[in-house]
Amino acid sequence: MKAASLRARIRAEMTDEIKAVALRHLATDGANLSLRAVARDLGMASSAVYRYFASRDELLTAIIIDAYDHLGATAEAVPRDGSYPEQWLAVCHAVREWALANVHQWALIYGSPVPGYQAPNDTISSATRVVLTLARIVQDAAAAGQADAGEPVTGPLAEDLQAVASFAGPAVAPQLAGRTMAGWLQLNGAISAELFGQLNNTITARREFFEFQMRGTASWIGLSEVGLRES
Amino acid sequence: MKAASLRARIRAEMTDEIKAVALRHLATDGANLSLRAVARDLGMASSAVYRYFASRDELLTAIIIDAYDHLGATAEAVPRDGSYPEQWLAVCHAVREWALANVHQWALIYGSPVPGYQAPNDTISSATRVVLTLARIVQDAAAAGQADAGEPVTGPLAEDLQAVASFAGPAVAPQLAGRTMAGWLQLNGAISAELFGQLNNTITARREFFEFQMRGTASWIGLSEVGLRES
DNA sequence: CCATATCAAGAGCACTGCTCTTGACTTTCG
DNA sequence: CGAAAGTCAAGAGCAGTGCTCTTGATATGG
Repeated sequence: MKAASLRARIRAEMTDEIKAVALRHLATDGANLSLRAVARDLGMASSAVYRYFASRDELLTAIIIDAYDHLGATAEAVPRDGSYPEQWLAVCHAVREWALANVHQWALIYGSPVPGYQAPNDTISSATRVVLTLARIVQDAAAAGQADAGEPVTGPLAEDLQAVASFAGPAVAPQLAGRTMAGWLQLNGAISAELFGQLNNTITARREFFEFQMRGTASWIGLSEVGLRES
Repeated sequence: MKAASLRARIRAEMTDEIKAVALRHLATDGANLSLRAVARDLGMASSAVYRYFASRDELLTAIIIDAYDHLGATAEAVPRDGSYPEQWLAVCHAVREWALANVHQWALIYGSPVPGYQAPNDTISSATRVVLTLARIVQDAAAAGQADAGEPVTGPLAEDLQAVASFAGPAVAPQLAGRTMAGWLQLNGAISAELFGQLNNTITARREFFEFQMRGTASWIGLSEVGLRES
């Protein structure tokens, strides 16, 4: 057992090392990651890397899952102090700062999908951690009667939002789930726009503009400014 | 003159043909466009293509500019009927439908930037056509006293928004310019999210959800529901 | 008419992802 | 303990890529 786990441990270390070097390459060279280049950096033959990742896409998938989890953990670690809009803003800023610090990983998970890549099911649980963090705030606010998302929705969208609401929690009405989901997309869009150069030559006060947007989102969702004490 | 313009015309035709084939390849193979494959499809040597585009990036740049102009023209061609929120929604839907019909071109201009690519100045005039179309609606609404964007902004962001407002028109206050800009980013984010798979396994009524979002955006900008006659 | 500019084609370089084979090493089991 | 089986690293090799350079053909303009 010990011996077997030893080899497994070496393998795990090697896998992590490859991912680490790949991340470094990703940070400098951008999205076109070269498997041969990381192998060269590791001092081994390119064919040896294929024992750990069956293809370049598989390496990218591993990095993507790590990025989802890293970002998700960052969002979940935000302390929940102050009013609900303040909590919302705190998570938004945490997500933005993670994105600013990990531009290429953000581009990998939320930018244009890489051509041949198909997201395996392993990613979806990691991918939903941020939006679930946001949903938890809205759920608590709604349970406290401090989230008002306006008129109910009708039509075919109502069913979709009903399903989404069931994930968010019992206090979340479909229209509130819809606005929460849309709010997450607005957060996502605001960050992507900033990162992908949409604000160049236009907005210099990036953080202020981002907060300007997210305040609007929070008020649209209907989060009210009443404070909250923890315990 | 005739002879010279003949060769110039042939060159222009050849350039267009290369772009057309490249667009076809882009639609099928995705973002990793192969110059050699395009040359093969055209029945000529790959080196010959370099007489028309100095590099693959230059070909991509040409396609990007065309995409910006195509999308911009689509947005500008939307008839301006009905109330201001209706006009806003009409442009939003037109942009979305263009994006759905030209996924890869949308990804090229609004997705993660391609690694070595730097946007030349030629693109910025074409790139701003959509947001200027939106700004024109807001400007007209504001001039008619039918756009209320809430409290003025303060701090360093105010200067940025003042400059943005000067592009939008005299009736647009800085905070209104900010919300218009943010509204454009929300439109952009909503479309990118739909196209890039963020809505998979969640929202099936895509068009309805999009309209749900853009109605929220329009109301946040403060566009009022009063109708408008075009004389 | 002839010098000049433009063009298409091919060879070639360095790089990529990926496969296959070979040889060394480790684990497992009879 | 020793042989069989599994795991691993390395190298060669294939097909593809962007891009450069050279060569020869063609068209343009003085």
